[in-house]
Amino acid sequence: MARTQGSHSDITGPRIRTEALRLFAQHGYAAVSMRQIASAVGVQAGALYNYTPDKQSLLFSLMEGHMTELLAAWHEQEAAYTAEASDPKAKVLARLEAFTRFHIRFHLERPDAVFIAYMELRNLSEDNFTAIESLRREYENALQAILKEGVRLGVLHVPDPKIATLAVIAMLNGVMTWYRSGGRLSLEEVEGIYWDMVKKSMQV
Amino acid sequence: MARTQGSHSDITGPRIRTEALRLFAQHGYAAVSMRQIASAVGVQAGALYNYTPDKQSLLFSLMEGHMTELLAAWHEQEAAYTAEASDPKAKVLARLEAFTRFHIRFHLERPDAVFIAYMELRNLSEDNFTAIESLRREYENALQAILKEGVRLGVLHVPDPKIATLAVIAMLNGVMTWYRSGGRLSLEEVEGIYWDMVKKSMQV
DNA sequence: CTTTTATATGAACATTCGTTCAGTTAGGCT
DNA sequence: AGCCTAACTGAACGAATGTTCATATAAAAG
Repeated sequence: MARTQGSHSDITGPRIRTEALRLFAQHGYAAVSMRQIASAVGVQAGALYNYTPDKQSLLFSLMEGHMTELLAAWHEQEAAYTAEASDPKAKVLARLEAFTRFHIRFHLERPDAVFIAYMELRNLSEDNFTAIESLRREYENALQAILKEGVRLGVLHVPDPKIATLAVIAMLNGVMTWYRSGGRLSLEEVEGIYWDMVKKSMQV
Repeated sequence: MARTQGSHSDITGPRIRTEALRLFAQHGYAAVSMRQIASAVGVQAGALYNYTPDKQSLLFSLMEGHMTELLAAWHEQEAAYTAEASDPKAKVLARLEAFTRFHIRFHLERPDAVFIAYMELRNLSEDNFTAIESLRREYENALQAILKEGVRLGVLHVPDPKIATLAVIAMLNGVMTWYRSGGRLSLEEVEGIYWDMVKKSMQV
């Protein structure tokens, strides 16, 4: 009754997600066929439908999973900074730095998922699009809240918090277009360079 | 012999490009069929092949046209700033501001072309990809040259010019994800907000 | 008017697509 | 041993894909 041990492989489900993620990121959702995914997994196309009702649901599930992970990881990260009480002005700057470094680190660890999450929005059905958009907005609001508190405390100069939020995220996302691990710069250095720019762009 | 006046419409060629651009931007290259493009133009699919050898060439032509326009427009814009001789330190800042405002303005005027130009790179054949990449690098070098001169003159603080170039362009590109003409902010205000952030992010 | 030529049609082509499903396989349970 | 059930195959489905081409059309050229 309960799945104690899979009959054949026991890991086909996860592997489908892994291979689909890779192929969607590489060639785009519309350009990848179910047969390509099945072949990468080492299975026939029909077998995929034991794990997903259809192709669209597979895409949505990957995107939703990524966004959920992102939010969970940030909330965990942020908790550490809000726990320790200290000077509010220093704390909001520390939170902004934490967000900057977290965003870069998290996204560089999952280039394929990130690529898909903002590249394949237009291939989602209307309902699925709304759901993902909502998760994205939740993440943006996390940064925007930091900026607004920084303005309130007088430690940040931000003419328009909404625009600044989007500008910062766009800038940080840019790191994915060029960073390759093992390259000229270490992850730590990259984080530092971007944090320097973010910090200064909002200096009072 | 020479095409004096088109037999039927005389504007089918341009209209194919217009509609293909719109559809590619909206649904993605792979998700748009030649029949959809033809239908949008008001013609049968076979007629498209009087204007393009195949679908791939149509995509490449659109991207190449966009990048060429971009470079030509910037070089014309920059010429105005290099002509008038004045204080070099003030001039390099003026050039940076000009680039920032130009980039925002130019890109907001062609959202579809911009979208395609960096979204459909993976759908280009190898040769076509190389060609577009080269044009893109040429544009990036224009900004990088400004930053390097700014560093040389001591008016800009840029730890890594290559990264800063990509970071600025990524940030400016972000404007396209949210700006809608007729919205809360005018184009002039948007330019100002972004220029403020760019300038400060590189302050000495 | 006749000929030429650019332009468009619409049917046809070989493939490929997402998806379904009856049948096979093989391990777990009683 | 015999049954059960989840996993997978392999063939099949109708629909859609990019592209070709013989044919029709109508305006321009002579």
